[in-house]
Amino acid sequence: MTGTSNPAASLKVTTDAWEALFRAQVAVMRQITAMPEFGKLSMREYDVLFNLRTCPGGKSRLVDLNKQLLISQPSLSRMVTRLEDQGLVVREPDPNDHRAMQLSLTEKGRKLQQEIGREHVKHLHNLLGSALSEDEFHELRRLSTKLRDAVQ
Amino acid sequence: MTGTSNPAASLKVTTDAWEALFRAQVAVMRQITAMPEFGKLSMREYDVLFNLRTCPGGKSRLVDLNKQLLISQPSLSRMVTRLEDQGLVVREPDPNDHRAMQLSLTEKGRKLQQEIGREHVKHLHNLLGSALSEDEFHELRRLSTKLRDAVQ
DNA sequence: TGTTATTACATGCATACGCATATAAATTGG
DNA sequence: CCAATTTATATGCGTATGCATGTAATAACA
Repeated sequence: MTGTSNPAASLKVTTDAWEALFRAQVAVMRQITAMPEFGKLSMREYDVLFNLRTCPGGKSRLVDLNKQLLISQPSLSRMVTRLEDQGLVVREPDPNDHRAMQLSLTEKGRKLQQEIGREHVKHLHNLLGSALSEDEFHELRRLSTKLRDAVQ
Repeated sequence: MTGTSNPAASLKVTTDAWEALFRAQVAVMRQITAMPEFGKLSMREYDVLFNLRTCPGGKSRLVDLNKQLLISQPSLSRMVTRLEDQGLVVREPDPNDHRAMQLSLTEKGRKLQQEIGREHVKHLHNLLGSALSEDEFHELRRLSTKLRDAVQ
């Protein structure tokens, strides 16, 4: 009891859990980065296509997309330019807000996302499928989601 | 049952859990990156100092350190050069293997790591402490560690 | 409604990054 | 014990990144 807020968990338990989650993410991500489906497109670029496919209406403003990613807004802006040059994404002015740009996948972008995605989940399943039991995966998902919701 | 390996969990359960863990990591990392303790040193650079403090004997070869990180070996090599220039890290030839370099913290590096670390855990605790119960943090740690061990 | 502040996106610039490769030392195999 | 292979680190080079800032449009508010 120090007089600050009243968190449920001790400092050590909190930070140890975060440390473990972070290290697990690094370990898995190292394997993922080396997978063959990320030869054409980097993981970060794929993540943009993935987010555009799964966002409501298949359209997203640059700022909103940026909230899902770790890269800066200027970096995302330029990445979108590169994805546009490859014919995977289109920028359209937002009719409701003339400052904003609506991003969406082209048909080619959808195809590529689907193609990479199919390989990706297959390889992920090979890599992780037997690491935890089905119940443990459910619990990991629940806890991760709860953690995410708490910080946003 | 397809004839491939015999993973415990279904494809969807596995990938949904990974997706949730990854998104949680992104959300937390976005907050962390904005914290004031990472004004002098980037999160990636701090992670190098942190790893050098916690590794056995306080010394690590570049390749071994690299395994804990997401950046490439050449990037780490140059980052170490920059940290050396700042007087935070030293490179010493490994007496047992003349190809290798032993990395360790200088006194200044230790001090800075400690200083940033103290702020960092405090802010992390503020951010995450009330997100989960103590038991949930323990379980998140256990599952993350199990996942990590399975892929390494 | 006119002024100020805020928001969304783009661009200049310095730098960090990854890939391919070079160098040098250790290991392996005949 | 020598040649071929592998391992550890460093460097050249093109590119992606972040920070600071610019431009334009919306929002706030007096």
